[in-house]
Amino acid sequence: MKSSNNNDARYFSIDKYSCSVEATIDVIGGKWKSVIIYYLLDGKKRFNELKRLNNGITQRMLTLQLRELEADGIIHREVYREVPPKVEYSLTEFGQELRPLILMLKSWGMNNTEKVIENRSKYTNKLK
Amino acid sequence: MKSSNNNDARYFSIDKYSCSVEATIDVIGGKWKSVIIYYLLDGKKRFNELKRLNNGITQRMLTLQLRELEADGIIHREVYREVPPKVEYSLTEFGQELRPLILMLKSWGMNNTEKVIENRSKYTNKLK
DNA sequence: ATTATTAGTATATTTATTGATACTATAGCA
DNA sequence: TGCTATAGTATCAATAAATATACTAATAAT
Repeated sequence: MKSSNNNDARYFSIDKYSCSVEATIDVIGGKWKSVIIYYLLDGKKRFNELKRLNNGITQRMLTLQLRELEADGIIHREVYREVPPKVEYSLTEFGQELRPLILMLKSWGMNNTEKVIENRSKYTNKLK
Repeated sequence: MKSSNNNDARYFSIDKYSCSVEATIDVIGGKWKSVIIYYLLDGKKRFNELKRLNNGITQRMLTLQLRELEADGIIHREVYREVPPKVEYSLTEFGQELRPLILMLKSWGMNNTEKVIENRSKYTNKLK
């Protein structure tokens, strides 16, 4: 889940995992990646389209996250040599294999967020 | 995915999500949570047991993550008033609902980590 | 001539996460 | 008497993630 631009560090770190759950989290974890992948499930998107969809993400963060996903082979970056620039991002075949996982993240969230909010507020009150 | 000890902040932040994928990530994301939940899938565990299983986690981090999972209603904390102290952590019924998701994280990692490592090293070489 | 647009990069700064180390209480054991 | 074990807490330092802001090039529209 590093957002460094030192790809060597990422490369050497992934195989030190003791549990493969960690490896998956390294690929889709962090604040933005799984949401970016979610929006790419229904087809290619341009940079600013993704920026609008991921409410509040900065250009810098979006660029960093997209580069990491690209490095991992999850997304493809297609550059059109036009002015103004046009770059399209899409899931690779490998990235498509994340579909069931991302959809499960989505549906768990839809079904259980209310309950989590409720639990958190109870816990907070108990502490008082 | 905050690890602050300001529970109000967590409470107020979760419902600002534009996509429910974000909400799920907030519950199971971060470096340790999903792995902790994974180890709890096969039954209750004591604090130091979890510490040994989560290779390299510090006591402080383990405590913080467990408290957040408890606040969200994912795990139950059972304190035995003994000396030396004994505390057992287990999944709640609500936490059990994460089982399919965690198992999918596990299997995706098992099936695809090799490929990710390969992709990362190719990408790194391409940059040179 | 000015302004808007796109997909970024560069730089600096703030905030969050993670880690290292030392410390606690009390019972049991040698 | 001193050592071990457990489940932490407290404090401080280091690292990583996230944000804010300004900047770029080239064209097309106003």
